[in-house]
Parts: sequence; C-alpha cells; structure tokens
Amino acid sequence: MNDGEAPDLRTRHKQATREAIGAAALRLAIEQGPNGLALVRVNDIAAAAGVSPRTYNNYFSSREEAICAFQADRARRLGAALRSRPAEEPLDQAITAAVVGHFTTPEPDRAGLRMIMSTPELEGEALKAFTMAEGPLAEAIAERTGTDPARDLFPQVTAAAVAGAVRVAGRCWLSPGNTDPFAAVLRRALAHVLPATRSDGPHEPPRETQG
Amino acid sequence: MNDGEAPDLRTRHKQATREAIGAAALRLAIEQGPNGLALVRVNDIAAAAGVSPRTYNNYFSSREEAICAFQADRARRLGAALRSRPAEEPLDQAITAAVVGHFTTPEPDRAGLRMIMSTPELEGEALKAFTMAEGPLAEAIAERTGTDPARDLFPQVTAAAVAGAVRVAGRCWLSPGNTDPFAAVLRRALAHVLPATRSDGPHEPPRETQG
DNA sequence: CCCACAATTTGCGCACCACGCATCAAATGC
DNA sequence: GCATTTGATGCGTGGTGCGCAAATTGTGGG
Repeated sequence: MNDGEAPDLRTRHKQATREAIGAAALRLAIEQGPNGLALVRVNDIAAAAGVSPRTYNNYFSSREEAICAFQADRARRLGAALRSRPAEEPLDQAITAAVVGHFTTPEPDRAGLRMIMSTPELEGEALKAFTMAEGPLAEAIAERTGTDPARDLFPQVTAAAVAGAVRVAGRCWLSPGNTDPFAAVLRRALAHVLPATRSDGPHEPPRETQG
Repeated sequence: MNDGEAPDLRTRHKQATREAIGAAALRLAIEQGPNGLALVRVNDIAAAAGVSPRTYNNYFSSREEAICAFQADRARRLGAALRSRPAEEPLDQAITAAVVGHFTTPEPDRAGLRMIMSTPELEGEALKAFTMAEGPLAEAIAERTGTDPARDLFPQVTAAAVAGAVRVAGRCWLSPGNTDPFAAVLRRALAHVLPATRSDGPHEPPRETQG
C-alpha cells in the first residue's frame, strides 16, 4: 500500500515545505479570484509559506505549477489506486471504484477546483497533471487486462478517456445549479466511456438527467 | 462550408503575419531540438518572421503558444469538420471520418509533431489546444444526437474521449518502428472509444496489433 | 559529544520576457 | 483626396526563472 516506509526527516521536511508552498499559492490564488492571477506575486507566495522566494523557485518553476501541485500529486497516484483494487473485479468496476475513491477522499475543495477550472492558465496546468496520470493508469490497465501497451492502443486510449471523463465531471460538478455529490457525477461521466472496456454484452448508454 | 467570405486585406495580412510567426517559431524550435527550447529566443522568432519583437508579442503571449499555434488553429476547427458530415451518417462513422479527414489533410509534419509531443512545455500547450477543441466538438455532437449538453454528460465526455484518442494516436504514430499512416492509427484509436456512442449492437473491442 | 560530510536554504545578480503607453504608417470608408 | 480606424514599432518597467556561491541545518562515524 505504502511504498518506502521510513521517511527521512529531511525528506519529510522537504515534503512539508512543498505542500506548504502549494497550499499558500492556492490560498492566495483563491483570494485574488480567477481574474487576478497576475496579482499573485512570487514574493507573496513565499512569504505566506514562510520561505524565501528563491526557495519557492527551487520547488516550482511557475506559479501555476505551485497552485496546481496538490491536484498534480493526487492525479499522479491514480495508477496506484487502480492497482490496489482486487484483481477479480471487472475492469470497468475497478476503474470506477478506484477513480471515485481516489478523487473523493476527501471531497475536493470546491473553491480551489473552481479557481483552477475557471482560469485558463491554471486549467492548462491541471491538464498537464491529468495527462501525467495517464501513463501510470495505462500501465495499470495493461497489467490488469494482460495487454501489451506497445502493441495495443487500448490501455492508453482508455486511460485518456478516463482522465477526460474525470475532467468533464469536475466541470459539471462545479457548474452552478448542480447538487449531486462529486462521486455521483464521476460515475455518470465514467459510465459513458467505460462500456467500451467490456466485450461481453450490449450497452445501453445511460441517458441520465442532471439538475 | 466557408463562413465569412470577403477576407479584408487587413485581416488577410494579419492572418499571414500570425502564420509566419507561428511557422518561424516552430521551425526554430525544431532546429534547437526538444531540449533546447530555452534557446529559442523571442528575438530570433521575430527576426525569422520578419517582424519586430513587440509585434510577435502582440500575437502570442508565450513562445509555446506561438510554436503550437498551427496545431491549435487546426484543433479549433474540429467541431466544424464534424458538422460538415452528412446528418444521416451514424455518429461514430461521422466522428471517425471528420477526425481522420481533419488531421490528415495534409499529412501532419512528423518533425513538428514530434518536437511538440516530446517537449513537456509544448505538450502542455498542445493539450490546451486539444481541450479548446472539445467545446465545439461537444456542441456538434450534441446537435447531431439531439442531446442537451446541460442535462447529459454524453457530448462532453465523448468529445474529451475523442480528443484523448487523437492525442494517443499521435504519440503512437510518432513512436519509433511505426510504419502505419496516421489515418490508420487514428482509426484504431478511435475504435476503442467510439463503441460507447452506439447502442444498437454488441461491440467486439478491436484487438489490433501494431509494429 | 564532537566532527566531517551531505543536503537545503538563502541572497545576489543576470538575462529574458510580457505588457502598457505613445507614436507612426498603412488601409479603409466617405 | 481626407479623416479615421487599425495594426506595427520602440521604449520603459515590473516581474520571473535560474545559475552561483555562502550560510544553515540534518546525518553518520569516531
């Protein structure tokens, strides 16, 4: 489950610093709103995180990267989440369970997500984060289905489709008037792409309705 | 087919300038290789395009944006390409034909695509471009299927899945040892996500092999 | 407990870049 | 032809990313 137990004191402190900078950056970005991203200066982020500006730049090479660090780190672990599902579980159920569990514990911060999704530059960075997750996810899918990723596009394409569904679900969850929990929206979105992962029967595309 | 005929002389010159800058930027980036993106200075791009550095910055606000402008402009028209397909065509066939026709006329430049896909910063920009295409594409899908995008996630999710498939197909096409034309790879990739768009029969996930 | 070694933080400086502003030239409309 | 609109250019400024070297702090051996 956890790989590499003994966290060196140095490593722990490094991780804490990274998270502190990321959290400070996200908080300041939220304060300024989607149109005031340029007003979030590096000095402010560093000061809010209690480090020097140079140290900030030692961890991140752009404000966007710092602000989206939390999302990026989370996305990076998606492949491991799928691997932790029981091997007997059908692929679509395993993916759904892994994704839902991975992106709803804890329930994501609405303000932070909205900030990221409604700011073009940040959305680009979040996109990069999701794409980084596709590689490990595709590997996990290939391993689970016994597919050779070098000869079959199925794992990569499925991983990309899943990542896209998660992204769309995020947008939908944030849309005004939506009352469903994130998990429900995620399931609905995934249901549209996961039927392609089964070859054992017909699929009735779910035509759900949303408030 | 073409909306807004009379291209104003000014507009034409503007478009030409934009394309010149984009082409120059891409050419210089290819010359420097994936690891030398930082060596592509704004001054060089402007000089190669025959404009002043200030003018360059009037069209693009980052080197990455300029380098990927061609891809971005192409991706932006994907929705229109789908709309131009006959309405009787089934959705999956229409999408396949639209995507294949749109991304293979002309056959994309291998060097440029490889440069973009193998440079993290450029890949991020290309990602943004693909995502920009998802909106119009989802609209076209919704229109074709008579679906309300505000109540059903199907158009957006499908658009995202298609965009992801195109991206994966691009990577595969560029992978060393691949000999298939881009159109073939695109069809294989799309075949993995488009079965979800049909509810009229069973789908045998194509287990193709690739060299 | 003390010391040598390694890793991290920090300050400084430089090159570069995005962008606002004012100006100039060219195209457009009358 | 002339007034106006629109894009191109030059200049100045604030801000950023990063290389470099010194100071600070954690780590392991005697």
